[in-house]
Amino acid sequence: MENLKDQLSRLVGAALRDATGIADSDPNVITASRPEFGDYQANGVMAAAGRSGRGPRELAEAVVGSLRDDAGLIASAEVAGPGFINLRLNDQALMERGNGILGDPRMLIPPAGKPRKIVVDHSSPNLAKEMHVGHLRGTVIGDCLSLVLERLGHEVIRQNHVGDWGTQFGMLIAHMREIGEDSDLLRTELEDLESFYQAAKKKFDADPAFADRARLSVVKLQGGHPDYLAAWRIFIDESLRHCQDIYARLGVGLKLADLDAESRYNDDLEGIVRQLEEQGLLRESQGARCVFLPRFKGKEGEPLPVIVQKSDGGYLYSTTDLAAVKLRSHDLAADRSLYVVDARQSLHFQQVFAVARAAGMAANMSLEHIAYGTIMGSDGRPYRTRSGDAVKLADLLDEAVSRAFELVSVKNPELDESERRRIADTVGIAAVKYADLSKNRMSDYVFDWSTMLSFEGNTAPYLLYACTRIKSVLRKLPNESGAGKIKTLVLAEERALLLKILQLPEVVALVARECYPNLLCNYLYELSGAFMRFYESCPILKAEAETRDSRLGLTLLAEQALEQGLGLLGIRTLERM
RNA sequence: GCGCCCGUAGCUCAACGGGAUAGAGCAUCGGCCUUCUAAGCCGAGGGUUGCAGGUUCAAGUCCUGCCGGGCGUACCA
Repeated sequence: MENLKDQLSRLVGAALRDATGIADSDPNVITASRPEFGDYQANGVMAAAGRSGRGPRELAEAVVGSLRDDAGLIASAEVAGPGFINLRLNDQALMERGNGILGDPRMLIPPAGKPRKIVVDHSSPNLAKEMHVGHLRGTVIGDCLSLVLERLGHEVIRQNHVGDWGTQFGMLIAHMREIGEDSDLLRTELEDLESFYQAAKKKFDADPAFADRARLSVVKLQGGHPDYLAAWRIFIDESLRHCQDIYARLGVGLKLADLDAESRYNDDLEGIVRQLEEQGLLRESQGARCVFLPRFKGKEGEPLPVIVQKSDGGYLYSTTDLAAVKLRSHDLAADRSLYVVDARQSLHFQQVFAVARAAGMAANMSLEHIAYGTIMGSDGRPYRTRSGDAVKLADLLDEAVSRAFELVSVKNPELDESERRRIADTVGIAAVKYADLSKNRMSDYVFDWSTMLSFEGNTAPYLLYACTRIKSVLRKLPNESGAGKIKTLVLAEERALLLKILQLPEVVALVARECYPNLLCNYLYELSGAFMRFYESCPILKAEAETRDSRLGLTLLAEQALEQGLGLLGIRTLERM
């Protein structure tokens, strides 16, 4: 089913074309900026007036006059201000739409027209170290986008492009070999990847002989020496266990099967360079093999290369990323490839995408860098703890869950401990995810424990609380009364809630297109607010039978919208909290 | 130097590719629990959207120039 905004755009658009004769005039329908203007407003008349040489108000009147609305969706269309058309929807049509969805909740978010195959590259931690708060954004944004695209019927291929092949693994392997690869000591040491890395780094910086062994280890590893590969494997497996543990706690859908490790491309890199050479794109400069593209300029305006092979013969992440582009385009046959990666890598991706296009590596695939801003400390610098290390993601989650546990224990002491633990787990994790997802992904944001772990206002607990209120009502429902159809919208809060619910598919479509999860968060917060106001002002169970059944229908629909919407954020709902 | 991103209430953030009177939360102040969970609801105060121009019916949003911040800018990822 067409969503409300699309349907209105189509209707007003047709009328606008009739009135102006201009084929591509955009009605520019948006949700009303103020409730007194109605439900939606069409802003496109004023722009069209300029193009057709007519007065905007007069044209708006003409558009309203030629509006054909056979389905009876529009209750009123009024010209206002300089040439806005304010649209109010018909209550009956809204209720019919709502009742239709009650019969088939999947229709709340209908599938997109054309299913596509879409790669979503996200999370991509460096396996040399433990995941820290900086990895949260890419992980949860990518997860949300994957869920949204899947929900719309697209085939999503998640790719976790973990860093498992860089020079730092030489250092780690050298350190492992000194501890003893089979020793129990190593096993315990590896339990804290972060301190293991720090220890190796310390030796690397302090001991030149160790540094040499580390460098040699990289060469051995990448050359395929079995002992070094075995040591590497032990470390990688341990690190991956840690990542999967974090994903499981976060409720993020990334699986081991989604791994797209850098090491996977080791054998393809030579071929990538050869291909570029055969295509005449390669040039040697200062001993390195590079692709020069005119749009990229360096410090003094001199040409800036994309280096694909270092002067020592080694390959770089550009080369790996090109190999990945090729795989995604040719082998996976994706239509769209999204890279959910830190904005600081914009230039890198511009370069990789440009080289890939020049080399015809992604002929039928769009390449999109879904950039996100940096997490900053209160000092305005990228986030670090006092000791200079980033906060571990695991520690943030622990803290969130423990604060949630304290709170639920105060709010609901009568629940037994295991249930409070379960609630705390959901609430704490959801709060952290939502704190990140609800911000515009492009802006840098200041990491702050109290914002991150806030449980009031525009937070996940607010949304979850709305759900528990719904579920509590439904639990108390007498057996004989079933889910009623929505029959009346007497109070403004009822109508506002229904309209808000029916707007979910518009938002989901927008998120799929623009890749901004915060739009979905904003919407769900407004939806929850609409439900809270409905709940506070409209008695449900205590209402007289017909009203009660109608409000129950509305409540069920709200439950669906909240549950499905939260599901797209990767947040599970709760029965009570 | 050049490039990208950003500057909105005391703080943290919104504002649906230019729309009408810039909205929330936190914090502050005041009201609402013998009625479906008060992690809630209602209300108050708080703004020259960094500054200055420009474009047009309309600018937080687009253009230009400043000021301030972050990041990037040839062999790390």
